[in-house]
Amino acid sequence: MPEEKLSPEKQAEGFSIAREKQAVALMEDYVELIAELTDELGEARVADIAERMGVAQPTATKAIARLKREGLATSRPYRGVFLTAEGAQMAKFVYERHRTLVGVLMKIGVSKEAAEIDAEGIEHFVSDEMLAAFKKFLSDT
Amino acid sequence: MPEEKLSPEKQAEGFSIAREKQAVALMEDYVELIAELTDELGEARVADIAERMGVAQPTATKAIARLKREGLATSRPYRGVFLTAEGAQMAKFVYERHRTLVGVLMKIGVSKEAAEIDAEGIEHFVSDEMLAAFKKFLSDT
DNA sequence: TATATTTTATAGCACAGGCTATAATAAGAA
DNA sequence: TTCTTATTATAGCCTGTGCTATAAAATATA
Repeated sequence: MPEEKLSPEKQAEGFSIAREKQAVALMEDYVELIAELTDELGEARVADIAERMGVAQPTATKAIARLKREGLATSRPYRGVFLTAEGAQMAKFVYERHRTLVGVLMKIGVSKEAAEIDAEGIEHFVSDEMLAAFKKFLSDT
Repeated sequence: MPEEKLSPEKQAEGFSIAREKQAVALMEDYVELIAELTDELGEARVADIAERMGVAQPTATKAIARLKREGLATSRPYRGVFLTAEGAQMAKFVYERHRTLVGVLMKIGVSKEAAEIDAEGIEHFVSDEMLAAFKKFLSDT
């Protein structure tokens, strides 16, 4: 049963979509992490963000600048980072999507540890339809 | 049932892994596409590669240069692009991983069309363990 | 309060992937 | 064979993400 081929345009569009999603993937990771740190420690500091992202501190500072530019976070010099309403909403969505993915992966037989890491990688590329199907799969089983 | 938190190091490692995988993701896409074109048309030409990737021709040329640099493909000026043994092996692996993913997604309730696009996005971030679990899920069901 | 330490910001560099414009070559037509 | 057309290569630019080294500000300590 060979899958029928997509048209060149469709195929190109798929790659384009994937590229665009990559652009927001990092922002989602930072937003999610800021929410996490705020929750755990009461505030999200640049140093902690950098440590948990596994990047150098200036890299985190630069990413935060971009978050601010895009209206997802705020911060004043030498103070912690805070999510805007929009950023918080994104964090909530990302968190729930992550939990859904981990749930399905574990149900399929992936260990919790691997599921967490895999979900981290793939979560940014999940379509609404796939997410809906995964939620249904979780609640139906 | 709150998931226990990963240590900062583990979490950072997860992000690092995701970043590294992103670096090979594009190469995988190109390799897969070259195999596809060779199969369909007998050869993979730069113009066709660019069209199907949805990028400008010089972008494809540059990507191909990188494939050559990494020993995945060969080409002579103004001729088609060919995979090396290593490149062909990668193409085969990527193809099978893609089919596995699409199979599982469809089994979970995602439409074929969405499954193809979603698989394209997430396939590069799938761990060996997740892939093995997906294969088992497919054959057990 | 003055000084030391920690934290954040800035400067400057590299690489990858995207683009447009243009040159060079190959392939097809006159 | 010569000329036109299609294809590929090259040049040069922008943006994003990463880095190290260093400056500046805030915090902690003497």
